[in-house]
This record gives sequence, C-alpha cells and structure tokens, in this order.
Amino acid sequence: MPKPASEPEITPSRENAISSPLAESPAFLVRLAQLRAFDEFHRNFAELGVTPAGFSVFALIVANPGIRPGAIAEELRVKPSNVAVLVNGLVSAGLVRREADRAELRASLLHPTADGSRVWREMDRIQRETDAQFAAGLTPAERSQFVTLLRKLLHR
Amino acid sequence: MPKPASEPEITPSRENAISSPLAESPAFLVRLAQLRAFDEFHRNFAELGVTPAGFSVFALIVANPGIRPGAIAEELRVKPSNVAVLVNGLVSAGLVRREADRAELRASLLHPTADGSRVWREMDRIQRETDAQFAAGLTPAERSQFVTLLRKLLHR
DNA sequence: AGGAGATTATTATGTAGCTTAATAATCGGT
DNA sequence: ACCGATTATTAAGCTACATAATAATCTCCT
Repeated sequence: MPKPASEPEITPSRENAISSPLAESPAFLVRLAQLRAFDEFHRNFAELGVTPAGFSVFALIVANPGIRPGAIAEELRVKPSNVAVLVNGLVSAGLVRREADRAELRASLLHPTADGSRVWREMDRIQRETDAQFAAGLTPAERSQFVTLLRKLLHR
Repeated sequence: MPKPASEPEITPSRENAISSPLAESPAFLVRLAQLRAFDEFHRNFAELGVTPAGFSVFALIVANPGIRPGAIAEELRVKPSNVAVLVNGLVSAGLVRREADRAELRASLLHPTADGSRVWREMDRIQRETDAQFAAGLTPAERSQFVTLLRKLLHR
C-alpha cells in the first residue's frame, strides 16, 4: 500500500513524525533487519516448504557431507535438540539421510540424498536471489562492507 | 561453490574446519547478530523484568507521550494485538497509563507515569551500555558506518 | 438524521520455534 | 569392568508472535 509520495516517509499522521529513540541503536536496527530478512525468505521459499532454520541446517549438510548434529548446533547457535527435529524434517522430506559412524556409534553422519543434492541447487539459487532482494537498498560495495562489519561484530 | 577439496580457510580448530556456505549471506549474518543482541539484552535487563519488545514499546511511549497503540504497531512492525498485551504489562507494572482522547474516543493515548519516567532513565542507561557491548567488536567509526548501512537497508 | 462500512483497540485462540528435562546409547578412563 | 562424560534423540513446556473474534466509535452517503 503506497503512501503519498510527497510526504515524509514515516507516519503521515498529523503534523510531526514520531520520534524513534531506538533509531540509532544497532541492536534494534538489527532486529528490524532480521524481520525483513524473514519476510523475504518466506516470500521466496513458500513453495519449498522449508523454514530459515531448516534451510541453514540443510546448507551445512550439503556443504559438509558427513557432518554431525552436534557440529551443526554449535555452528548455528541452536540447541542439539532443535537440530534433531530439523533433521527429522529434512529426512522425511527425502533430502537428507542419517548414516552410522563406524568409529563413533553414538554419532550419526548426515548426508544429502541424491534428490537432496538436486533440490539444493534450486534452493541455493533462490537463496542468492533472496539475499539480493534483502540488500537491494545497498550498492555492491556497501553490501560487501555490511557483510564485513557483521562478521567482525560476530567473530568476537 | 566447489566442494571442500582439501582445506577451507576458516578457523582451523582441530583438523578440518567446517565450511559455512552462509557466511557471506547478509540475511544469515543478521540473524546471528540478532541472536547475540537478544543475549546481551537479557543478560543486562534480567533484573528489570522487561522483554526487548516491551522495552521498545516503552521507549516509544517515553519519547512520544500521548502516542497511540496503532502508531507503535506500525513503527515496530508488530501487530496491534501484540501492542495491547505489551502495554498491559507496562500498565500493570505501573510504568504507563492509558488516557482517553477527547477527539477520538476509540483511541487510547499512552503516557509514562511519573514512576515510569524515573525508571526509564535507568533503562536508557542500561540500553546504551548494552548497545556498547553488542558493538564492542567495532571501532566507533565502524559502528557509525554499520548503523548508516542498516538504516539505508531498512529505509526502502 | 440514520445507518453501512471503515477504523481503532482489545481480548481470545492458535501455532511455530525454541528451551529444558528426560531417555537412550556409547565412549573413555582408571 | 565399571562409572562418569559425551552424543543424540524424544518429550514436555514456555514464549512470542499471528489470526480471528469482539467491541466501540468514527466517517460518509443518501
């Protein structure tokens, strides 16, 4: 729903825009950015019946065949119990299979199925497109800068 | 994106680091950043019994006395029904009061109570501290750049 | 003026994602 | 060979959010 183009871009209510004391807060802005990222994701992945979390798990499995659930949990900052249910979803969707580790009978090694590898190519394409939409307001240089800053902020 | 031929270049922990195909994705990094932001928030605000969402609503009310729930919902990208329950929490905590609008009997105008204004000063202090911790890995210049990029990305 | 439909707010209900706790199996050390 | 630690999964519970239902009031049209 478009707003009157000549007005200021926020709150065309009465006379003055409302003051946003959090507009300078990195944490708050990151939260808003993430809401938008999820919106974009759901819009683009609605067909494929996969959630952001499930997708990230699948991405790790494809990039690291034979990875173990614990490693995924650590990498994605989620609890191992979550990884298990997400993997269940991927298995029942036929994208991933669990394999026993002969040297570690506790562990299960995760592999993409042949079907999974094929589906992944499509998902990967959509994901790049989604990222492009998400960062559409930034120039390529700015986008690169943005990624660099995020990584620096996180890699502490 | 080729397969890990011999050795990826990131974090040589034990023998082979796992490959993170999402490490260049702005959307994924933003998600990780937000997880960390919430961690920091909860660590610092545990005493005050307030959630990130409740805090942001309270911040808007303090900065814009007489604001209406609908405006808050729009600004924070949450549903009006959520604003109502969050305001309920703030009211029962004695931080906010609802006031009738003589010109708009449907609307309720939200004000901080005297107690709320006092409590806010402490919250504001803690929030600035939390932001500082969150962005601790960045230099002041980088932090400013980061905020600029986030605002540009969002203001589309 | 009177009423239909739109707007604003709140309450009620449902659901998805995540956490912690419980269970099971296996490993490693002494 | 046992006992505590590790790995994985399942089960149960909680929280934040969305959608739907309800209520009140405003606007506009005839």
